[in-house]
Amino acid sequence: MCGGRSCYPAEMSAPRSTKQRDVIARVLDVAEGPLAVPDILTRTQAQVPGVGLATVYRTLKLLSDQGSIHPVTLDGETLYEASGRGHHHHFSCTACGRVFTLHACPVSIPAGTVYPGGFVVEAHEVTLYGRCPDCAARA
Amino acid sequence: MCGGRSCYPAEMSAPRSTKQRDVIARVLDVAEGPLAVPDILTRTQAQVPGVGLATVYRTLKLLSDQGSIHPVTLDGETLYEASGRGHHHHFSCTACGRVFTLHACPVSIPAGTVYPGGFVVEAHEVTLYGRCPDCAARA
DNA sequence: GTAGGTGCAAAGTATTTGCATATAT
DNA sequence: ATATATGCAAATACTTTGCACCTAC
Repeated sequence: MCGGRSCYPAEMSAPRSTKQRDVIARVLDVAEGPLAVPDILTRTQAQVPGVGLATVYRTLKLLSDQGSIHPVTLDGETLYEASGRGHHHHFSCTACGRVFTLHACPVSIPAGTVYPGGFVVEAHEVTLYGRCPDCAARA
Repeated sequence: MCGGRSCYPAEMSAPRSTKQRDVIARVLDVAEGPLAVPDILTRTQAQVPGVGLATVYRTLKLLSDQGSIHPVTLDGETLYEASGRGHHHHFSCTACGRVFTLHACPVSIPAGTVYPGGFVVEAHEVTLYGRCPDCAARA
């Protein structure tokens, strides 16, 4: 129907699979939480020595457009994480600065809920701040 | 006790009161929600024609250090809002892009609550996404 | 073989800083 | 009078883009 091996909209071809892309995608897949760009670059370079920063940015944009990852902004820092991990939120440790993924959700707001003033809620995002297990134990 | 008109730590003097600072502080005080820097500049220029962008940034930093305002990062954009408005959250309209302050809080997490995994929660931040009253009415 | 991808370096944004002038105290 | 603040322009930091070479298909 579309001529190629998989169907992409007319005049558009499927992105090619390259070592750089595969590694960057996997780095995010196995990450313990959302990662910053320099961190992604470092982890990628461990497996693909010469990768350039531009490729990381280009790939992050590509993966974001595809929907397989998405950016999270936390305290002014832009982090990226793999999508499709289900509904979750983030915990930012005020002691060590690391960000963790939490699958517990402290909020229950069905889509369509109307807030005082007439705000129709479609989605929510929660960030918790405090001490991560390591830092809490160390305190 | 400290020699000056107000007490500041030794070797530090009180910031001076200037037209620029007063106006920038007031702009944030009367704002309907957190504002982006270009927006702050525009609103300030309406009252102090020649203000420079650098002064806006310097003043935002000063006010932040003083604690009278604080930055909020929302979808990669850095916004500033006056502090001391009590516990509140933000609503970001997915249609018009405006950000509003909401005083309703959908979360109840007493400080010290421990989340699964051992995360000790000290604070939380919530952002709701959806249609603002204007856009909901227009839909 | 060819379209698409990569690395490098140059170009854009956003924010910060240096310096001469202006201003609050 | 003098230290501090301002405005402009240069400097920084982060991200995007142009281009010649390389690689997946």
